[in-house]
Amino acid sequence: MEFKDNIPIYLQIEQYLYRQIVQGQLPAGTKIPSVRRLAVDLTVNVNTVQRALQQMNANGILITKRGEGNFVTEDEVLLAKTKQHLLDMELQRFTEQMRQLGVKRNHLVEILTHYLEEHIDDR
Amino acid sequence: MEFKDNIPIYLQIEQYLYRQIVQGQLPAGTKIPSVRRLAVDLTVNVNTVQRALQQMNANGILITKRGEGNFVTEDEVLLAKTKQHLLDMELQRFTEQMRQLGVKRNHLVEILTHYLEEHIDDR
Amino acid sequence: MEFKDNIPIYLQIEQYLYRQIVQGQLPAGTKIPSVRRLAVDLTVNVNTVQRALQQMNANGILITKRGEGNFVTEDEVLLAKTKQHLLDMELQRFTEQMRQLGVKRNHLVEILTHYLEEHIDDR
Amino acid sequence: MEFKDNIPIYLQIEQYLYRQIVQGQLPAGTKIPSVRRLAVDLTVNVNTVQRALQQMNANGILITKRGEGNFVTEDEVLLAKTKQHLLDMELQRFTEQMRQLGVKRNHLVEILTHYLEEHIDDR
DNA sequence: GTGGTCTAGACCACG
DNA sequence: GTGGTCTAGACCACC
Repeated sequence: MEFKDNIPIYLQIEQYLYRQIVQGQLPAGTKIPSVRRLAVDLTVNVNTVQRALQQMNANGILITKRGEGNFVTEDEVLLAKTKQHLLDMELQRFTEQMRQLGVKRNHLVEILTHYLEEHIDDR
Repeated sequence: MEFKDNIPIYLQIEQYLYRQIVQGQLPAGTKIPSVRRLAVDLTVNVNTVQRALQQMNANGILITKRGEGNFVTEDEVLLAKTKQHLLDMELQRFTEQMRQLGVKRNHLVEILTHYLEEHIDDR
Repeated sequence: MEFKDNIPIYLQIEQYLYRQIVQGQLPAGTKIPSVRRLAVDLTVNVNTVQRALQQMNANGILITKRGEGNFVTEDEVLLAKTKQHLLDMELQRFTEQMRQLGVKRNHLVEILTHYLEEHIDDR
Repeated sequence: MEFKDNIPIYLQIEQYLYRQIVQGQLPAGTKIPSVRRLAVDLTVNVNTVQRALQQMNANGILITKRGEGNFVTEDEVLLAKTKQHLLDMELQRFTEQMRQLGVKRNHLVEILTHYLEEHIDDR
């Protein structure tokens, strides 16, 4: 995994884990790798991983069991809400940015379609 | 104008001016307000404004004339390119984020349409 | 280190570091002194050093690792290119200036040789 | 005539006139165009031209005759000295820069020759 | 008046 | 401890 330079690494890790969970690669109830394991895998400092997990813990998306590790919450409702929230954030940001760039609402879909056609090979 | 806390102010100013130019509120060749004027209007330090302009100057979108001020480039091609680039950046970001959230490409338009309908009142 | 008065200090620092890197005194991958350290050594303000490094960072010749420091890129190709570019810049400037002073191309080498002989003691 | 952005215009004008004189396009004793004329031709401010001439005047290379205009000095010795000085400045700068870039003295001619061959078409 | 540079000092984010 | 940002205030160069 590679990190962009202008965004804090811990945020990128957090985001990365969110994606994994939301997509189901880390299903509800799963134990996620240990902090040290993640730190090694991602070649970052342990503190950095800690900080990422800490915040997800506060949000309730991760449950820490002392001596056992971190687990994805089994609260399916929360998971669904989280996913929806992430989607909405992106949609809101996107529409807002496009608006600021002078794109009319009724052109949005058109532009998106056009873009998708042009980049049809991108995964 | 208000600034978000997690993004450097100078970047937000830069973005703000880019928007203004791309939308045509600052047409090609226009003199933009002096650094000191902008600093007062935006209630930030002169240096912070400088830094924003400096980058745009390096990109050629602004032309600095010594002792006169900063002017929007008259290179219409560059302006068009810049606009397209800004649009593409957002589109790329959007589609990439949605992909990471597990949204299939052929669902993208559908989701966007749905979102727009739900938030029909937003300007 | 002393600075000339008519050239911005940050540019002179940049140039100084470029020289160091190109000559191999700061080999690829090396950690360069911290901004604060450099500021003290060169008896200039921290911001001034920052500004110099910032540009080199943008050019890819320096890599900034958050909380760790600045490192010379390990991209040997880029380093070679940079060196060649610096050389070419000087050669171009030199030949152009001599041309403007009315020196014919086929006299250039002759004049240079003559100059070198006259100043044979200069290091 | 076009001006580089990072060098004061008045210096570029001064340099330009020096070149003209040294190359003989403005021979000893010639009246140079009036300040206003130059300002129009070069599309710069009158003050800027003044400043350039003023310095050349102080150096004795230009003679101001009140009510008549500015003339190139007729002091051929001074002219020759000036030319030599300009040449030496460039040679010194060039050799010094190359030295800082790690080029050995005995490689200088070789590199220059090589460069000239590569750019054989440049005027 | 315009932009450009520099300083001193502060606070924050990161690892 | 590292780099990044921001401020307030100063001085300079240019037109």
